[in-house]
Amino acid sequence: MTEKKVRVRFAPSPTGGLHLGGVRTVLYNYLFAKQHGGDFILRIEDTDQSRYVPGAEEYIFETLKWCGLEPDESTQHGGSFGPYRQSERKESYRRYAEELVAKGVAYYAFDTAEELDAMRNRLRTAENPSPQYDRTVRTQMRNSLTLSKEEVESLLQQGTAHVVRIKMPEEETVSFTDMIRGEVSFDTSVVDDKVLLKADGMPTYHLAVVVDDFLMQITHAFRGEEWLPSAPVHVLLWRHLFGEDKMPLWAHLPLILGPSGKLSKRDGAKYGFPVFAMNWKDPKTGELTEGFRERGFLPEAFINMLAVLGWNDGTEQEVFTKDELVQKFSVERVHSGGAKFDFEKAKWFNHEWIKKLPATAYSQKVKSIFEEKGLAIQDDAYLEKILELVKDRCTLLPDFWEHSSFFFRAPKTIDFAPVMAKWNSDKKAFFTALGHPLRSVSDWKAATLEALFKNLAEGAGIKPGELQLPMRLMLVGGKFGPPVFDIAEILGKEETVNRIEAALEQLP
RNA sequence: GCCGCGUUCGUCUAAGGGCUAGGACACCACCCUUUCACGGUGGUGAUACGGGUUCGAAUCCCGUACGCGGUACCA
Repeated sequence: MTEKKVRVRFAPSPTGGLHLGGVRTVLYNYLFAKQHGGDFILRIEDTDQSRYVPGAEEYIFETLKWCGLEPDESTQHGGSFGPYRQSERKESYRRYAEELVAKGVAYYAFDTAEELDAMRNRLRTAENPSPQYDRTVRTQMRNSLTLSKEEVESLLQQGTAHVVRIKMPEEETVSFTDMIRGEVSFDTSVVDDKVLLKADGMPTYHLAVVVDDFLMQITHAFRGEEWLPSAPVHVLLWRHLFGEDKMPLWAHLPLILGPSGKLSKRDGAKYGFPVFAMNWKDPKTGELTEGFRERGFLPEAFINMLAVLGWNDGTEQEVFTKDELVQKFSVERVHSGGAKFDFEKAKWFNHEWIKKLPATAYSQKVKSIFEEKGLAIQDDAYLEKILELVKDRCTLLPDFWEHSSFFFRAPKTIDFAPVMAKWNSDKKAFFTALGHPLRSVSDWKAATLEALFKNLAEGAGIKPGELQLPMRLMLVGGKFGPPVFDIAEILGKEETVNRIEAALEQLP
């Protein structure tokens, strides 16, 4: 049995940032391709020139790079099925549109935008709020179905602006098998005559996706559920152009929902969570949409979270590496219902990955966060040792600041409130006297310090526990952080003693 | 309106004729820790509704409701 090599594609239009759903589509494409030893292609769908946004294409590539989901073929990676940007393939679509007209399954339409508006206004009723250009309406419009052959010839000769529309069959059931939903059917009488080729000579998505998937030999096509209603158009185009048997296997992915409906940028701003993979600044409006990367997510956690939003491997495992996902992913196990995005769970995944990965995996990112806050890090090894010690307490990368900046700078202000109620002269005396024995410790290790501290406390007749919290406050400034003697060990003898002495001056 | 796709704890989901409906996030309690976490134990909490089919239904069929998507010379 000879299997065709698996080839999948992700085909975004460069109109802005890439959101969760987009990245998940990329992920599933990637996982499927890699699992089958196939190729993952990135094709830029920029057939609507009016919506083109500068920078969006670069943004997409940077996102894929950050996520570790790099294409095998694209405008940037090359490949032998180019060009990978549809605007550069413009010339190749016209002949397919003409072929469809010649076969009688598509036609020229000369209606202007005004005429279409007029038609919709005329037909719009409460019962039918969105009149379609369908089998009934097409008999009343200016197209090659209603005009005489001579008139059409003449209009074409004069270069009259026109589009090519598909002629949907009167009454026919078009069905296909979706990898996730099984058999899906549509009655062609309720699907409109979609435009295939626009007046500017560019194809619409409908024509372009079919032609390019054929030319690029795509075997499996993943896309969002919002495309399901236009699937019959695509099936028909495949049938007339290349044969339905050549059509890729479709998988319509469930949508990722926000708190109210389809997830949007607005939801992010409103509820305070990122929606895009990385920060995106709209070049026209200047509006900034926050990204998961800048919020402090690890790419490992980001794709893990996305992978299990609508998919599971049938076991109770939830944390997966990319390699495990490549191995275990299966389209059949993708849930068919939409999934509401839960930011709390997303944070949990990040926390898991921060704990799981060695600090070296993200120390450079933390370092730049620190540097932005004005703290220069000289010693990477020292930084990593600290990150390793506090990582259990950090959910997002910026949390490391709160949990470890005190290792680098003595606290500016100390909140003594938690100990003031029980503070007394005996305790003050204990700490005042503590400097000397500490200075003479030769083996500056947490365990040694703890033993010494407890001995001294007992000698002074005070419970060690009563003294640990004040000690912590003096060293870190608040009620948080790793075990206090671990902190002292890392801080070193000089700094530890200095902080105790400085703090004592603020206490009665 | 019409068409399509959906519907199990608040959220993500498991269980595809036989179960005390399982797990995870979140939440609560307790343990560990004289900080905060991590970790551990336990708890609250779901099959939208109505009909069938069947000895038996979350699971199959029909209907209703609800949700989402589509209904552009946008993708």
